[in-house]
Amino acid sequence: MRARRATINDVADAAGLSRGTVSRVVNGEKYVSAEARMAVEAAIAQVGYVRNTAARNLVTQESRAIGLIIHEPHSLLFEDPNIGSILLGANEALSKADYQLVTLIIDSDRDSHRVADHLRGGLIDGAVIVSARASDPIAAAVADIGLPAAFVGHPDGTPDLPYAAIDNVEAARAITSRLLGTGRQRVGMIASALDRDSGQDRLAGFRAAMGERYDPRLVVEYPLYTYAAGFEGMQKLLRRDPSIDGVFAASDAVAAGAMTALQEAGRRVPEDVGIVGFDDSSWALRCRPQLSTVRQPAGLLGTTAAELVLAQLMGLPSSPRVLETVVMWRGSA
Amino acid sequence: MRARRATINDVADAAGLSRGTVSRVVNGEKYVSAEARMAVEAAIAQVGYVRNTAARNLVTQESRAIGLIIHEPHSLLFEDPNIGSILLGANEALSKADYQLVTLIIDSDRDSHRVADHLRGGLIDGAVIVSARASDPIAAAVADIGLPAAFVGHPDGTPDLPYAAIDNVEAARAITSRLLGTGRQRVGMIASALDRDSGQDRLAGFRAAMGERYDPRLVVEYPLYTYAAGFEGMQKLLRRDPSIDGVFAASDAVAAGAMTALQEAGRRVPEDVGIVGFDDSSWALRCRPQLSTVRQPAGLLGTTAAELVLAQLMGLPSSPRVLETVVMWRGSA
DNA sequence: GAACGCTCTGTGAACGCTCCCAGAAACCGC
DNA sequence: GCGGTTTCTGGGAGCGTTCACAGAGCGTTC
Repeated sequence: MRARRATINDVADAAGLSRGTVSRVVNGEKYVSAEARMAVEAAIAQVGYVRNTAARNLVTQESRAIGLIIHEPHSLLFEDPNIGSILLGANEALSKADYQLVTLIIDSDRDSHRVADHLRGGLIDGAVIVSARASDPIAAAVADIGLPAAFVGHPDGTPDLPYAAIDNVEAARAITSRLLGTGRQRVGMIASALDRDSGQDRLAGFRAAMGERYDPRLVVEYPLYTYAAGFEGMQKLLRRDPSIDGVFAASDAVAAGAMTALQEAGRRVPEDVGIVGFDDSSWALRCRPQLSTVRQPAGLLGTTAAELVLAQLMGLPSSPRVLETVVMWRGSA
Repeated sequence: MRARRATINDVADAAGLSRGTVSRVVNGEKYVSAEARMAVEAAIAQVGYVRNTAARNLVTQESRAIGLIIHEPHSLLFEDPNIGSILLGANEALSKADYQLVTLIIDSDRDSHRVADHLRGGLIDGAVIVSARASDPIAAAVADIGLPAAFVGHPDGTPDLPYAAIDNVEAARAITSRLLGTGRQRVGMIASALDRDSGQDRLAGFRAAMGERYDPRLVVEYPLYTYAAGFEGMQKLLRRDPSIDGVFAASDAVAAGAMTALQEAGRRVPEDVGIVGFDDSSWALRCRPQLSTVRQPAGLLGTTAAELVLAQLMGLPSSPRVLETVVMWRGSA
C-alpha cells in the first residue's frame, strides 16, 4: 500500500547521529549543538520524516487533543449559530496552544457510548462540553473519568467543573426592562429549552423584570430554540390575548419566527407589538425591522472554555468566568 | 494525578490467562473458549480496563478516525446549513462502521499547516473534503500523502479522487426552465461562489436554460453564498433593469436576501417578480412566500462521501456518485 | 494406534517514540 | 593542573498493544 514512513531512526542514520539527538531537535529541547541541529534538520527534509503521533502518545501518555462535546438534536445543531461560533472560538485557542480540536457529536444513544469510549480510550486530554442538559450523563461520565473539562454554560445538577458563561438572568432582566421602558402594557414571553440553564435563567430574568405585572398566561414554552417555536408560540399568545403589545423571545431564531407570525396576523412591528430576542446572531440583522437583542460573545465563550481546560492541563487553578453581555437596541421595539 | 490505567496485563493476571487471550476477547476473535471469554469479561469489569488506543494504533498502523476537512471562511461556516447536514451525514456512516469523525477546520494559514501535519502524522486513516476551492492546496496535500479521501462536490483542477456530488448544471437548468415556464420575460441570476464547482455549474445551468434569452447584464456575481449577497445583488439588478420579473438565486440564503430587497423595493413576490433558490435548506420554509428551490440531499452527500472513503480503506474500488435532486415548487414563483 | 486436523492458549518480537542515565567534552575558577 | 560544573551525545528500557508462531489437547479417520 502506502510506502513505509520514515522513522526517527532513518533520520538518525541519515544525519550520522543518534535517536536521542534527533528527538531533542524535534522537540526543541536544550542541549543540542547548532551543528547537530542543522544536520538533523537537513536529514529530516531529506528522508521526509514526520513524527508518528501514536508512538509519541503511547509513551507520553497524552494526545494533545481536546474534545468538543456537542449534545444537541440534529435539527438544532446548525440552526443555532452560537454553536458554530463556540466551535471556532475554541478552535482558535487550542490551535494557538498547539492542541487539536476533535468534535464529538452525540445525536443518538449509540453515539453516546462511542463518545464515552473515546473519552476513556485516552484519545483526548480534556473536553469542552457544549449545550449539556441538566444532569447530562455524558457530563457525569467526564467527571467520573477525571478528565480535565469545562462547560460552556453551567447546567444545574452537573459536576463541579469550571465553566464559561454569561449571566442569563441579568441579561434577560435588562432587556425586558428596556422593553417595558417603551411603555408596553401587556408583555409576554416565548420561553424555550427549559431543560437547560440558559432557558431557565432567561425565564427567571423575565419574571424578575416583570415583577407584579408578571402574568403566567402570557408565557408559552417550547422545547427548542427554533424559528418554528417562535412562529407557533406567537400565534398562541395572540389567541390568548389579542391585546398583547410586547414579547421577549428566548432567542433570535424564536424572535424571527414570532415576527413572521405577527406580520402575517397584520400586526406592525414595532408600532403594534414590540419584540426583543437574545443572542445577537445573524438572525437579528436579517429581520425587518432588525431585532433588538442581547449580544452574547459566543466565540469568546468557546475560547474561554478552551482556556479553562488548557489551564487545568498545565496544573493551574481554573475558576468559572462570567462574560459580559450588551443590549443591542435596534428597530423591533 | 489520575490513577494509572489498567492494562491488558492487569486483566490477564486477574483472569489467570495470558495477554493473547485477553486481546482475542477484546477484539472479538474466534478461537476463544466460552469459559475463557467469561473470565476475561469479568476481569475487565473488575479492573476497569479500557484499551489504550495509542498503543493499538501504533502496532496496527491505523487510527480508525476519518477527518472531515472544512475549508470555509468564518462567516459562512454556519450560515450555510448544508455543512452541518454533511457533517451529521458523514458522522452517521462512520459511526456505523465504528470510525470516529474528526473535524478539521481551516480558517487561517496556521490552521492549514497544522491540519496538514495532522494528516501526515498518521492520526487519520482517510479524509472527507468539504467545500474545497478550485486547486485547493489542502486537497493537493491529501493526494500527495496518498491518503484515502473523497470530495463532497468535485472542484476542477483537483486530484483524481472519488466524489459524492449532485449535477448542479442540470438542476439549475431544470429550475430555471420551470421559472421561465411561468411566463417571465426578463430573468436574471444572482451568481455566487464562482471559485468552486457548485457556483460555476449553477451559472452554466442557468445559461443553458436561458438559451438566446441569456443577457449578461442580468447576471451579478458575489463571492459567497450569503444573505447579504442576495440583498445587494437584487438591489443591483433592480437598478440595472427595473422591468426584471424573474430571478434565480444561487442558494436559498441568497434568495432570502433577494426577497427582502424586493419587498423593501415594493415588489410583490411572486406577482411582480418570481424568485427561485437552490438547496432546500431551512431558509426555504422561512421565507414568505416560501421558496421554490432545488432540494439537494446534503446529509446523504456526507454519508456517501464517507462511504467512499471507507470503501477505499477496505480495498474496494470506489467511483464517483451523483445523487438525485428534486425541484420543490412552492409559492415564490 | 498413528496421522491428521481442528480448537484453544501462551509468548517473543515488534511498532516508533521519549525518558533517563552514563559518560565524553568543554569550560570555569583557583 | 585539578576538581567541579555545564553542555552535549548515545543507547538501554519501556510505553500497551497486536501479530505470528509454536505447541497442547482433543476428536476423527484410516
